[in-house]
Amino acid sequence: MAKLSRIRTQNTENILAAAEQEFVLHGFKGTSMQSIADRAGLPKANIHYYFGNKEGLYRSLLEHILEKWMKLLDGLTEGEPKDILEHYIRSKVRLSFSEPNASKIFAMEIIQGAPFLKDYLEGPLLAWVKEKSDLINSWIWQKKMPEIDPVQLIITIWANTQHYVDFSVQVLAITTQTSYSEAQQKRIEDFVASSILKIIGF
Amino acid sequence: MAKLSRIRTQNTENILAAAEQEFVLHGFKGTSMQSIADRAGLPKANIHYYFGNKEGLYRSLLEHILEKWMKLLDGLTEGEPKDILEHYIRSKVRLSFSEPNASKIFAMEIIQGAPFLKDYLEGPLLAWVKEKSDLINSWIWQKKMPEIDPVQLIITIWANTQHYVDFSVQVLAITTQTSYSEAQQKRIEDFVASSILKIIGF
DNA sequence: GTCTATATCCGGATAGAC
DNA sequence: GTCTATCCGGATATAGAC
Repeated sequence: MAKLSRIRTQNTENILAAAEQEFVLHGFKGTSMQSIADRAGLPKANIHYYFGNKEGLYRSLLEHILEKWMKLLDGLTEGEPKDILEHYIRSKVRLSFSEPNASKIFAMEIIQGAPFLKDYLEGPLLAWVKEKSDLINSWIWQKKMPEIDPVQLIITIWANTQHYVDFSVQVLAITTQTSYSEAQQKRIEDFVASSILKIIGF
Repeated sequence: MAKLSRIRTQNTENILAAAEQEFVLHGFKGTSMQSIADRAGLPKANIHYYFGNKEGLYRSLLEHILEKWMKLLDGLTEGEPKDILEHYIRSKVRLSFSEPNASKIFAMEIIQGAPFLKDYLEGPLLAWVKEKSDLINSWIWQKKMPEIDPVQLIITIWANTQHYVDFSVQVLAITTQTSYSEAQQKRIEDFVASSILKIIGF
């Protein structure tokens, strides 16, 4: 039982990894179960055995992605406003760079109208934004930071932290590069962090 | 002949409009010629008659979109740096709001690796970026504006001007709205423009 | 649990009548 | 130029042997 479930875990991980690659390249409808199976090195029927159908696989993948995202969203409460915000911004840039496919799949979902993630946006995400907005507003009242619309701030952080990864092909093209070096990633992280701190007025 | 070509123009316009809607919702592979035909109110065969095949239709649509984009890119040469940049930022926000589907299709193309637009990114767009970078650098040398990496600046402008439209579902969800009012669009335009001017240090 | 073979359907494309 | 009917490859999904 323990061994079987380890095989099961291993297989589902492999399938999810393969699915991530394919869904990024071709979108939900454009991706075939066969191509995922080929990439995972398994017969197509096995994927149906594990995930039922294509939608089930895709939903599992999205949940997998959201888990990583939400974990990051939690860890920002302690310390001075400036430090907390800067830490959040830098963490977000680093997470995007370490999980580019996850970031892109999420982005495509949203752009296409969030057919599978509407509930998430209007539920957990909205709740998180409200909570953090209250926190930021309390900092403003306490004169711990300049006045700014908290929701606008959050949107700005998301826009700037995700852009380099989601639109990497465009960014790399206009900087005549083929991939982001470690140094380049650090430079982007610094630029994004300092830009947003300037917007806030720190 | 004149009348026939008017019908032809009318039909191609209808088809492109219908295609834009469908490609936004389902991506290139996920969109069926049948769904486009249904939306345009024509038999499927007519679309093949006008555009040859699915790729031809999609490429025509992309060209259609790029034309609008490039026109905007041209008009920024006259005046003071601050005014020129602010005008560009505001125009870009407005264009995005007026052509949300075009913006989203372009975004999805890039996120998926620009399979159809690689040449555009590495050709005309790169050339434009180089030209504008030189211009911005000359302003900096002349002490007409603070020091900043011109390419980083351009990337920042694109990230912030497009985000509200491309990720509209997310933005609207966390602001508990269903669509952007005129007033809201103006407010976003102001916020984005002032944010970027702050980053530059004007 | 795993894989082969297959049923069923849908999409792109075209032939050919009008 | 327009539309109906059709071909055919490919996709999802499953039945059933192992």
